[in-house]
Amino acid sequence: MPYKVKKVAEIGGVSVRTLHHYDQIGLLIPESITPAGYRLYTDHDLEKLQQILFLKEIGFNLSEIKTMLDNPDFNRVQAMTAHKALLIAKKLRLENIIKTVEKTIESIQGGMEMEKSAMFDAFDMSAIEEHKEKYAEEVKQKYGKEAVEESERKTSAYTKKDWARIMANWEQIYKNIVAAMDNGPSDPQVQKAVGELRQHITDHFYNCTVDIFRGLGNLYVDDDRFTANIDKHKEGLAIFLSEAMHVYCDNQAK
Amino acid sequence: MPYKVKKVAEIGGVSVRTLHHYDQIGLLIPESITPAGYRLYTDHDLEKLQQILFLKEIGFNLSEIKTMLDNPDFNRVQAMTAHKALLIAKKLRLENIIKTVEKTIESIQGGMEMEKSAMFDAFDMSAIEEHKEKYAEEVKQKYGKEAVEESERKTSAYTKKDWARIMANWEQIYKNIVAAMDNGPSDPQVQKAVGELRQHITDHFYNCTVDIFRGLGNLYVDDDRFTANIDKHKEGLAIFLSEAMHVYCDNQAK
DNA sequence: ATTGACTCTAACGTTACGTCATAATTTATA
DNA sequence: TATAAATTATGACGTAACGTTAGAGTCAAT
Repeated sequence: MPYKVKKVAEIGGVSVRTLHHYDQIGLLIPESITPAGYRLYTDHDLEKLQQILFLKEIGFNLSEIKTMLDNPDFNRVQAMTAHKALLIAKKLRLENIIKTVEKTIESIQGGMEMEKSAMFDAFDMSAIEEHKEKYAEEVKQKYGKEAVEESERKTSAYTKKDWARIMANWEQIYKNIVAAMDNGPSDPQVQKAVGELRQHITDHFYNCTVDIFRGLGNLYVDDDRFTANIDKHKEGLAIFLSEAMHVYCDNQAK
Repeated sequence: MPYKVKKVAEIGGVSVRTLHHYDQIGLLIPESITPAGYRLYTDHDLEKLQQILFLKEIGFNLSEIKTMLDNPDFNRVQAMTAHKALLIAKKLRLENIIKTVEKTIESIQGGMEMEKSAMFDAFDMSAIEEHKEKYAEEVKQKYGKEAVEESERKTSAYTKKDWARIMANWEQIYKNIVAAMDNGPSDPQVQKAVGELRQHITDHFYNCTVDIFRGLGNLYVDDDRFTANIDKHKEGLAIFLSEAMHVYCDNQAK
């Protein structure tokens, strides 16, 4: 009762490609091959696969695993002990990094309080709960559920992917504005994009009222950091955008 | 006072290749280029490099760093918070793995006691302190000194590299024996290699007395795991080696 | 003008597979 | 049984962040 790749892949919870790879590097060579070249695995091969997956799970790389499985002489206790030392070192390093990140967060927040505008704070009062479940799902798959449950209790935020998407949207809005820039700040296309910008901010950060939006428009020309960033998309965009935002806000006020 | 690559590399503690790479992916583009194509960095570039290295240190990848530095709008607090959650998840996963490794060590040791031979135990009573400093040095470079000092207190063992070397030596000895196999177990070349085998074990594992060595020879044919492993080098090597070891021990006893 | 130190680009190597693309084979259906 | 559908095979490129040659041009000093 030999198994073919797909069966083995299902049982082991790995991909067929993985089995091909393990065959290629000589880590798990099927006990026989059909005339047509199909790989046939035995129960013994399955057991070996389990061992491989276990060792991989606890952090050994494939060549280390190969060495261990190829040499029964190999001293597993020593290998495990050495490996454990590495893991502990990694863990301690992570702990230090976490502390650093915490300090960094504090210093950014501290710095922001010293900054001039409440606008910056607004960025941080954003609704971070929204995508929480999605985020949790991702991390759970990567690091196991206990890890996530624990970390859920300690912190929460957007996924990095969420962030990438949000920033990409933002970029797109800017591009749309640049595309219609020659038509002037009052141009319908420009005004539409400006409306989208406000909506984008409302969707992802905080309730962007007309007043706040107007203030943001001022910031785009008053704060060098904003100006420099926006002008990267197009020279003079910051000023143009600021004007367009004022036009927009005036229209909304009516 | 512009700096050329080497200078920047020295100041930043990175390689020239790294700077080339950062230039390539648009992460750190030197402010100017000479007619000959030489990269010229300013003090401002140096500052940016420091930021990059900091963010890298705390675990962001280069594309994330690029996004953060390209967008002053980017909400660093949220990014850091999201990142922190990841780090915590990783840490917890590591802690679980460490526990698993500990359990595995115990179960191996427990299992060994139930095994038939004290010979296996001997493999574990080896002198593990020997290469400690070298090992510590490596890990220290990778994970920082505090981490190592902590882990030093908790465990110690051979480096993985040490292990690879030791196993490679072992393989070589086997090969030498296989090469002279046709001359019979008493052949001087074979006997020389057998002596090296004993020395190798003494050097790296435990004081391999003649009696123990003789017992090991028996094990090579009595224990299937050993037999199968040794025969992988050459069909019949286990039996041959066992005989050769007996010849060797008889000669030593004289 | 030559040497040595420095610089450049180009391109392969690393880890553990994912992801096509193309072709052959086996199994299931009509 | 002929054809379709499922499965399998072998390449070969892509990923992250550079390390490492390799071959060639540039700059400063002798």
